[in-house]
Amino acid sequence: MELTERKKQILKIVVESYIDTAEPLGSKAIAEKMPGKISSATIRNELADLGEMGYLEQPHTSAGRIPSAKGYRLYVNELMERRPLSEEEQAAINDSLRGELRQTEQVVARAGQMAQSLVNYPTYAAADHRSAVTVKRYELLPVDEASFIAVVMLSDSRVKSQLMAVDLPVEPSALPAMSHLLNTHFTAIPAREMNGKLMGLSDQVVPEWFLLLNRVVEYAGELLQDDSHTQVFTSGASRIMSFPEFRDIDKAQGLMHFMVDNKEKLPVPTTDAPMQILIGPENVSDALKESSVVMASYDIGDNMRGLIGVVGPTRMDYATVAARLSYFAESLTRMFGKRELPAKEEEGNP
Amino acid sequence: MELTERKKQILKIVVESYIDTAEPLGSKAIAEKMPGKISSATIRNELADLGEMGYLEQPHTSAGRIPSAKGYRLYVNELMERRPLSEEEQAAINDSLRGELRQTEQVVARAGQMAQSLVNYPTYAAADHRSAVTVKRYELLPVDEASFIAVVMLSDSRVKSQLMAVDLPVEPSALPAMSHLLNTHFTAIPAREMNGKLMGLSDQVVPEWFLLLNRVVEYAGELLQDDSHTQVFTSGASRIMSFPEFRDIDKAQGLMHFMVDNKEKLPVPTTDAPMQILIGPENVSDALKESSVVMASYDIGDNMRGLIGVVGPTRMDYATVAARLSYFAESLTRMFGKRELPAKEEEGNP
DNA sequence: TGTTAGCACTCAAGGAAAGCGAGTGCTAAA
DNA sequence: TTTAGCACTCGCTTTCCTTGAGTGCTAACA
Repeated sequence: MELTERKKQILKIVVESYIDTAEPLGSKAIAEKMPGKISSATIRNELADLGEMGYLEQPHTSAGRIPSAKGYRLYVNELMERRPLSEEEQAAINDSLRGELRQTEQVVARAGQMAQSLVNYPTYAAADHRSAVTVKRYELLPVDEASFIAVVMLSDSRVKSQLMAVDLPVEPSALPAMSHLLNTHFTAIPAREMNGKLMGLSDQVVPEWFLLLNRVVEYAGELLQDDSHTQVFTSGASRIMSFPEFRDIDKAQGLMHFMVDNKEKLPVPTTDAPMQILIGPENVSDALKESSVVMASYDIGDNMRGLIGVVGPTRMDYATVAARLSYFAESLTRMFGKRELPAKEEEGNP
Repeated sequence: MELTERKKQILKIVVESYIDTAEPLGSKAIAEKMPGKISSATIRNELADLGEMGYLEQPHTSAGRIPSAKGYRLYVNELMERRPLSEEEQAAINDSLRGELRQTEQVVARAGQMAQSLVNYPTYAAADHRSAVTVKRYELLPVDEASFIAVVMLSDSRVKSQLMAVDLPVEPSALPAMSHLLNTHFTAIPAREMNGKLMGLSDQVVPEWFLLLNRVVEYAGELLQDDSHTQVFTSGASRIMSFPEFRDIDKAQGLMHFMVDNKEKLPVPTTDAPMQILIGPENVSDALKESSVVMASYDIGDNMRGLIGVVGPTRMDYATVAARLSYFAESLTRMFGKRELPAKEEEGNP
C-alpha cells in the first residue's frame, strides 16, 4: 500500500490535533480540516489504510484515531514544519541569557532551568566531556604542621582543592618536593593508571611521604572519577503531572521517580547530531516508554559539552520544543564561544 | 470538660490505627481494642466529647473518627511511646554508615539518602552554618602569563579555587605580594564589608593589580554569599504518591512541586531542640498544610550543622520516624566528632 | 452518675440499568 | 474512486437502588 500525499496530510492533521487536545480525532472532524471538500467516508477509508500501515491507532472501536509511535516518528522526520523562532521568541531567549551564567559549575543547572521556562515541559541538564579529563598540575600549600592544602588543576581548567590532615608532622619544606614528584608522575594520565604508578614509588620514598602522596593521588582520582557520572539536574519535573496522560497516579509516580530519584539514567545523545528525539517505545528505560525526550547539546568550552533534555508525553509539541531548544542550545554555544574562560575577554583562542 | 485517662487512651488508639490504615475508626472497633469490657455506646459518648474538644474529626456523619492536627499534637507530645531502637535497627543504621561519607560536599546529600531508606518517607537534607563563614586565607598561584589560580580557604575548612584569566600580563613575582595584600585586608570579614575595603585600596595600588584583586575578592564574595542559600537535596520525593492521601493528582503535584522545584523553602528548625515536628497546619508553607515534617540536625564539624527532614502525610508514623531519625542524627554527630577533618584516620583502625 | 442496649437515621460507596452520542465499517449507488 | 446511508459498537454519564458501617439519642440499668 502506498503512502499518498493525502494520507500524509491526514496523518499530520491527526498528530497535530492530538498534540493539542490529547483527544482522538474522528473522520468527520478531519474532513472539516482538510482543504477541498472530501466526505468523511473517504477519510474513513484512508484512516483504515493508515491504521493498517501502523501509523494510527484506535483506543477502542468506536473512538477516533490517535497517532502510534511510528506515526509520530514519520511526523517528526517528514511532516513537521521546522519553523524558525519568531523575533519575540528569540528576544525572550536572548533576554534570559543576558547576565547570569558565571561559575562553570552552576552553568549547567541554570541552563536547564532556563530551558524549562522556555518549553514548559520538564527538563534535565548535565555536562559531558568529549575527551577524558586528566590532572594538569598539582600544588601543595602549607597551612600548619597538622595540615596542608592540595590544589589540583584539571585539564578542563577546573581547579579543585581540599584541606588535608597529616598524622605525622612533615617539615613544610618537603611540600614543594612532593608537588614536583606529583607533577612529574601523576599528570596527564587516566585515573586507573594512578594506582599502579603509586605502587611503583612505594619503595623510593620515605613512608611518611608515601602516605601523603597516596592521599593526594586518591583525591585526584576521586575528582577524575567523579566526572564520569556527572550530576544531573532536573527542572519542573512535577509539571509532568499536568498532562492528562499522567493523571493516573501510578504512571505519574513511575515517571517522577525516574526523573527525580534516578536522574542519572536519563538518556544522553547517542549521535553527534545537534538534536535527537526519542519517541515513546524508542526509549530504553521502561519508565520512559510512554514519554518522549528531545535532547540538544551545546559547547561549553574547555572540551566540555552541555546537555539539555526535554521530557513530555509522546504527544509533546515536537515542533515548538525542537525549534526553541535548538535555538537555545545554539545561543549557549555562541555565548560560551565568546567567553571561553569565565571572565576572559575575547582575543585569540589558545 | 476534662481530658480523662480513658479519653487519652481512646485518642491514642484512634491515632495509631489511623496511622496504620488511613481509615477512620468506629466506636465498635475501638471498644474491641480497649482493655476491659466497655460497650461501644460508652465509647461513642467519649468520642463525642473528644470531638467537641477538638482532638478528633469526622470525615462525614456516618463515618468513624480521625485525628485532627490538635489530636496528633497531643499524641506526639504526650501519648506516643518513645521507644528506643531495637538492636537490629541500630545495627542497620551503623551498617549503612560504615565506609562512605568522605568529601564534605557530598556528605549532606548522602546522609539524606540514607535517612530516606531508613524511614521510607521522602527526606530532604541541607547544611547550615552556626556562625558566618569568612575567608581565612588567600593564595595566588602562577600558571602562565595569561592566567593564575586563586585559592581561597574558608573558616569552615573548605578550600575553593578557580582559574583566573588576566587581561594585561602581570609579572609572576607580583602574585605573592598580592596574596599578602589580600591576606592582611580581606580575611575574617563578612562579604558585605569587602567592597568597601576594596574601594579604599583603589588609589593605593596600580590599576592592573586593582583589577585582579577585584576579581579575586569578587570570587571570594561569591563563595561566602553562596553559603547563605545552601543547596537542598531531596531523596525519594516520588514516594509521597504512594500514600492514599496523595492519590489525588493535584494534591500530589502541589507537594511534589514544592519538594522538587522549591526545595529551598522546605522548613528548617526554629529551635535548638535535637528534633522538631511540624504537624499539618503548623507548617508555614501552604503546600505542606496537609503534611507533617520531622526534622533533626547533626554536627558535621567545622561549626557546621547538617539538617535532615522527613516529609509525610499528617498521619505519618511519628514514633518510628522520630526514633530512627534521632538515632541516625546522633550517630552522624558521633561519627563526625571522631574524624573532625575528612580523611583523618582514627587511631587503631585498620 | 456513669454505663449499656436498642433503635431510627445518615451517608458514602458500589453496582446495575438506561440513555447518549461520537465514531465506525460496510454496502450500494454515483 | 468517492459518496451517502445506515446499522452497529462501545465508552461515558446519569440515575436509581442497595448495602452496611457508623452515628446520636433515649430509656433502662447498676
